[in-house]
Amino acid sequence: MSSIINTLNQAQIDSIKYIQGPCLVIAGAGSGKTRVITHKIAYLIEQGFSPKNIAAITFTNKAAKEMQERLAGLIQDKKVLKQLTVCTFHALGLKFLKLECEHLGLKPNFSIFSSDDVYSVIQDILASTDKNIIKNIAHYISYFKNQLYTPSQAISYAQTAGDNEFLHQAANIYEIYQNTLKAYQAVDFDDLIKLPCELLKSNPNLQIKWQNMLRYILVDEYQDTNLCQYELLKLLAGNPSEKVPLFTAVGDDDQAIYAWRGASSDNLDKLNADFPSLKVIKLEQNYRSTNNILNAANQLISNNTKLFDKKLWSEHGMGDDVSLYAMNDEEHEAESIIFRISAHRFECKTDWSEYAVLYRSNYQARLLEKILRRESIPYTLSGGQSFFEKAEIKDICAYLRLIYNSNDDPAFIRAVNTPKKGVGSTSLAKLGELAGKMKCSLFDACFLNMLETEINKQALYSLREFVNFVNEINEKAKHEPASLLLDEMLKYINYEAYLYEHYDEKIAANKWENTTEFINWLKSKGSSEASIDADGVEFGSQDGLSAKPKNLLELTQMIALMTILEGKNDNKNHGVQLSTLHASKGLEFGHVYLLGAEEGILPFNNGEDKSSDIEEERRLMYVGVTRAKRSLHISWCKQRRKNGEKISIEPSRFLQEMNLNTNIDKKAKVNPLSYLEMMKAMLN
DNA sequence: GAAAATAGCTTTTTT
DNA sequence: AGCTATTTTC
Repeated sequence: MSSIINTLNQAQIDSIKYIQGPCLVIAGAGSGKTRVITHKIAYLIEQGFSPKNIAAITFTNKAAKEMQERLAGLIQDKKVLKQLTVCTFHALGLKFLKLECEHLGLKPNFSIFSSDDVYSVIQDILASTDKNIIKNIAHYISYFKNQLYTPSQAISYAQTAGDNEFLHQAANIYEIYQNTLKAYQAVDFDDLIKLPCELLKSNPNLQIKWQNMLRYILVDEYQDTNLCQYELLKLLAGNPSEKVPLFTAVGDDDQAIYAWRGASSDNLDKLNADFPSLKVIKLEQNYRSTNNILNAANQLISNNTKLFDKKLWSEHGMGDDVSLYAMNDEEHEAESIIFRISAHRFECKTDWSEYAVLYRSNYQARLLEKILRRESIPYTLSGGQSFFEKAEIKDICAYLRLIYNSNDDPAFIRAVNTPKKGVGSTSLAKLGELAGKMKCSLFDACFLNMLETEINKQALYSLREFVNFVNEINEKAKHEPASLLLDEMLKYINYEAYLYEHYDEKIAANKWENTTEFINWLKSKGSSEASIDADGVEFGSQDGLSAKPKNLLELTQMIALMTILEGKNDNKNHGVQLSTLHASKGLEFGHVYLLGAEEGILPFNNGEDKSSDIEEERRLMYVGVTRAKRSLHISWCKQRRKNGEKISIEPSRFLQEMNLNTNIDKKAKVNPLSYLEMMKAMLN
């Protein structure tokens, strides 16, 4: 350990060695925050903490995975690694609920509803199809849960909060929504945090049990926590055998860019108030960028009101000036950026993957993609649709969910409709009516005798065959290996034929490929007890806190929390990286091209709609600027096409704030089009 | 009058 | 790229 400590700076060492009480590490961009967390875990173990009692909590699966990999490089003992809890907030909540669900009247086989399921539940409750209304109401219900409001608290909150129609409607259906989820034996993502919170608060014995289990907690990206997550941290971190709660929160208020989805960097401030003995340590040495880049970043962010003052610096010298380009329009901008990347790469013999183009909104990638394709330049588009959002994957998941939990009505509806089984909307409506009357699930309603007089013979026969099949697989899942069942299931639903029937051959082939990939992945996860992956170690403590999913049924629940299929990341680092500013957080690139630095885009402003939070927009720009290691190129367009006509655009106010050496109106020195031709000639 | 083609428009995204 | 509103076409 001491040799490891030698490679760290003083602030990092202080952060690691302070284990006597609550600790807040303000970790600037590129200051080695993951390093601090992983080394601190190693240090805690060295100091006698049992790895079983240490939990590191992240926000994304990706961050959790990275943390696990970094820990595996630091701690050789595989046994120790396995005992650690390294997971997302939601995965921790799921583990908690799986173990303690009996206290909540929830069966262990509860379903986890995705935002789509939530959407359809609200749609049913409102009996409305207005997308805008449903989305707003879903948002407010999520807000209530993050605030830990009961339905009656939500109603009184709505009354004091003025005349927001969506808010009132959301408060009014909140209780119905909760009851609906309960009837489905389902929880939504917010419940994974909120329910453990409520249970711990109301059950002191349980709280002591969990506090003893999680004696030291480390939270990554702490500025992204919402109220509910902070409450959970407080409930778990209080340690009955210690005088003070033991935890380390690592975060950066300057990189808080998720306020719009409930994160509150006020939680940094709250730590100070709630824990008077809080030790605050700032990490200001940056290991990523040159000082020209850091100065621009420091200047920019100094315009925000701040909780913690900090100034990034590095030992990497001044480096190149940050360059600023005023472009004629978006085409000029995109062409110019691609040209400059091509030229730079040609000159410096670098790899395409050293370059990143960052933008505020997804649609801005479209033009870039068009040009990159035209020039046959490899690129990777980050973000986009996740694997689990694809319709074909959701179809398969619907079957799995229904097999797992027959009360899961949204899964029932999806499964019974894809592929169509001769049960039309009229029959389904009758079935739903009956289920409502009898207060049972759609699945159970299929067995009712009354159904026979309600719907036609063919539909009844199909329904009964369908539910019998589901029951059969559920029964078999207890003994038979997952791989056999998955094949049987696919064969029964005849999914491949369905795809080719409903889509163009090319699209169908692609969808089927995704399906088989998913099924194979399930097989590999479900059958063997493979605890060691090709590329990483699975973590989890022996006490069941992080039990490894073994059969098909257990696997089903975990799927809901997963995002991108691991192993699909092979090509992730190939080619020019195109990314939104949000998705770029946590990453770094040799050369960064930040486009669309214009009023209305960055900071974003949607005309008459409530104008965005300028400070958050500034932080977003700050995140983009601090991604760059060697060079940073910012551009803006004087004109942009909107509603078919060109409008004049003002440069972003952030450009002045950065106090760059370059004039904002500086013209691009070259005609990018002719140079592109030249490059092509050179490369051929 | 209904289907098909086309034009226009996107905030940010995780669990 | 994907969704919607509008226009075109038969």
